Amino acid sequence: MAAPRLPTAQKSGSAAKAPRSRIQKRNRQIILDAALEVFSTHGFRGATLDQIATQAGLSKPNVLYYFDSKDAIHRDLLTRLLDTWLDPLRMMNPAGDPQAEIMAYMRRKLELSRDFPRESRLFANEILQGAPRIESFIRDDLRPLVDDKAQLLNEWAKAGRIAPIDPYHLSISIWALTQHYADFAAQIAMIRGDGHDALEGAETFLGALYTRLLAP
Amino acid sequence: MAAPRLPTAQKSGSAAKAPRSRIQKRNRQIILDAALEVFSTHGFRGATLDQIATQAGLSKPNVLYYFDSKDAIHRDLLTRLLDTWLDPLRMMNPAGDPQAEIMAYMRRKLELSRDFPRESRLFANEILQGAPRIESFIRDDLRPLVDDKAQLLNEWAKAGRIAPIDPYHLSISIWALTQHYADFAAQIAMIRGDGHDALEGAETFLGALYTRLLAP
DNA sequence: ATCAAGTTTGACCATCCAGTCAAGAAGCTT
DNA sequence: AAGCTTCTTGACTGGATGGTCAAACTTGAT
Repeated sequence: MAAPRLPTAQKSGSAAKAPRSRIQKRNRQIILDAALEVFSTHGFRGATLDQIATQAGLSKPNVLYYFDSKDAIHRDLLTRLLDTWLDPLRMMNPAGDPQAEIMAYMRRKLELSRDFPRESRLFANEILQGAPRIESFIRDDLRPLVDDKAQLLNEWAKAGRIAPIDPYHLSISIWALTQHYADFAAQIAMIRGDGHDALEGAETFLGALYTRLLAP
Repeated sequence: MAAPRLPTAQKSGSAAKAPRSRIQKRNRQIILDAALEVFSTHGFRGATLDQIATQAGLSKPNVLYYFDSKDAIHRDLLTRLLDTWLDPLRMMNPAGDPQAEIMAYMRRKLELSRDFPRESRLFANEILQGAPRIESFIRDDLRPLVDDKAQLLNEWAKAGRIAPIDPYHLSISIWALTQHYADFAAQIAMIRGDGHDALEGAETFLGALYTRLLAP
């Protein structure tokens, strides 16, 4: 029940109301939590303010007292999410050991899937819809970062420190595999039996997979 | 523009209206095509009959002349999809060469992502929502098939013909990687530059990945 | 050409939904 | 306790949405 929470990521530029009182802080958090639950399973259009209000244990007008609109709640959630989503890739260290760095990146992404599955599904929903709200994030933030790390991977490959593989597909494969455990958790749970955790054995498997793939 | 179409998959049990006239056949197909487009990007609740009607170039009442309800259209699409979705796994041949069979399975899944990306996103949307409409399919059809093939993979591993890996995670990895190219196409396109096809180089990469993973 | 069956649609309805508002309840400060 | 601010909500509105219906239009067989 006690889901971990993303850091608040107070963006200086955005017009976020700073929570003044204790009640403000508490209720805004409750609403974001409820909204995350609803948006991540039904998508933006499929979610209703009534659902969010009910989930939050508040009345609908009360929800709109804390946020200007349904859209504002959604934007807030996305803003917090996106920053966190880049961290694992940012942390990849050019000076480190190539294989260890890539494995650590994979492991950090898997941790995000484990700890923030709802955020992962929120992101997935957004991309499925054609990424209309986060296009600028992908072009302006994610892409340059990926390009940068792709260059790094190419250098590592050229130096013979990892196998010569397409760095973009390598990144994509890590996103695909780690996200899948969160986004398709419902399917995995039904197939592996309800007693099992979807992520059981995932790290071992992915460890073996990338060890074999990266070996020069 | 000429998107390939799934086989009609006339389920004997379901209460599907058999198209009588040429017009019936044509318009039902147009509607399904339009609905696939809309449902796959917005999800069930996010899609509207007006959107579907506009996309189909028909009036809303006319759409409802061919299908009983929004739900009926959605059910019809899912039914056609699910049957096709199992085929690649069904085709895995116990008598064949293990590595070749698994590679062929991966390649067939990748072809589905290439040829039916909208169907892939429809499926993804369904799972994201917790798979409420296809739970019985997963439990009664997919799961037994996966269990069966998992046993086969275990036998192959025990015989030393492939590396000893968890067969469930192997299957999950193939689903994750192939689906991702369809479901996250928007993101991939933005990162790889709009000139590139999302699937460019995917087969080569996945070929290398599974060759290295499976080698005994 | 005629007629019955199949097809199409404008007008309509009930419900849902995001968002408003004014008035009341609860906190906070003195 | 008074008085001010913050919080909460019942009642409401305008527009969207799934679905209906009867009347009109096509189509095809004779």
